[in-house]
Amino acid sequence: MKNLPHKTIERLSQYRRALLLCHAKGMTYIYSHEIAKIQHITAVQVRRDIMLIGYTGTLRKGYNVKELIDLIGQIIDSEEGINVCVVGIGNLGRAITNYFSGKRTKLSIVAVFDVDKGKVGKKYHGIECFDLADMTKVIKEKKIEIAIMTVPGEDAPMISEILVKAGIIGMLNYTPKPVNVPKEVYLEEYDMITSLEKVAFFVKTH
Amino acid sequence: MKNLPHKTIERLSQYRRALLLCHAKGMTYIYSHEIAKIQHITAVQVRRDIMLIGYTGTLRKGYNVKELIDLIGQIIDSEEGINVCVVGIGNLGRAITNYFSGKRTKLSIVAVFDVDKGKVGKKYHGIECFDLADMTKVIKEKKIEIAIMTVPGEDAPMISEILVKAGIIGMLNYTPKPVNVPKEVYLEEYDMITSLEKVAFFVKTH
DNA sequence: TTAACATTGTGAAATAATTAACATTTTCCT
DNA sequence: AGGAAAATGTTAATTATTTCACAATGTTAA
Repeated sequence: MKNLPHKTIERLSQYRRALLLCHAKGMTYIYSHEIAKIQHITAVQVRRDIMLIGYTGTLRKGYNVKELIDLIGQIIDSEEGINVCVVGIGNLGRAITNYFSGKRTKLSIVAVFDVDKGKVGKKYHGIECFDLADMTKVIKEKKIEIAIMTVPGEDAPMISEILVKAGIIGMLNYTPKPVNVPKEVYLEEYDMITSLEKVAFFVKTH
Repeated sequence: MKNLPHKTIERLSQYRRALLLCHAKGMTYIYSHEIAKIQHITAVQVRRDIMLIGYTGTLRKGYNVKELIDLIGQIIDSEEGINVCVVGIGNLGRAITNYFSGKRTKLSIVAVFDVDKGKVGKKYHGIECFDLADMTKVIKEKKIEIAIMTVPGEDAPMISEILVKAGIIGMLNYTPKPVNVPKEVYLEEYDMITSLEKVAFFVKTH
């Protein structure tokens, strides 16, 4: 199940979330066009994605919600679970920590870091805040593999370097500043200003 | 300058941000491979994007930083500026409002909304918080065209409906719940959990 | 002056992602 | 029983995006 397209992976994650809601509501089967409607994409795309992961629905009944949830889990989750940290516990860091608290996912935020001594030692949604200076040590102790950076842009390059040296293998960069990491580290960057400017552009051109 | 690819628009926004930093540092010319390095993409891609907007660099000197900044502005900004609102002033809403305060952009956040009466009337980074119940009125009065949704997922569909009726033409949905809007409204959705799950997946498969 | 080099600009090729088209199968209705 | 309708699964076509390859042309150095 190696060569799934990036876009398919993103959609699978979204399908699962939608399916979990459906499951909670007691639905047992769902049609491709129903999933498509929720995600505002086409039913063909849904079927193709599901085909790629090797699942087969029932003709005229659709897909078994529970089975599909479990299969997507097998594909995208890692069996043992992965430990994650949030670096920078400002508004965005708190929003993310919040988002994850109480989620049934294989991804656990197990530490947050900040330079602000006033924050160190406090808990954020049940997760302890450590001093940025101890980051390397804590990452190793807690076997953290993924870092989410929510620090001010100007600090991003320096912090990303520390994270890489500490052994992080995946990074999600929410600062407005692109960072460089060695190719063994998987990096995903997202910048809100870009998204907003994009919306503004496409609004303008209808 | 209509048919620019979506991806090109995103990159232009990012180039501009990088260029503004370079300009602030006093650089007057920049090579395609320097821009590429910052964004960790290829130099060809940079040149092609710049080609698409019709700008021409100087051989052996590269691109004039100031001219390129201005041209990108002409392409992606709208001349008059666009008013934006943030709906839901929790951690994420505050992070975004914060991000934008004091930026030189043509996009201005001119109102934030929340249901919480304790927040209504207060200012967030200089922007007044209005009652969600008055949203339609305020959007019309302040000629707001784009909305950023940072409310809890379960409220998203209802609020998006109100926004559309109030005349919003662009929407950025940061809730984990996909919403449906008529096709005249440009919608961009982003979900942090999906991004993190994607990182986790690609970390696993090296 | 001339050769080597570095850089842009771009058509063409390659790759990635989406959509169309349709065969197949089950269910439902008459 | 038989035909119409509604789904899935999948190949092929299309569209979007990226990369390759290289011509053109200033610049530098010998």
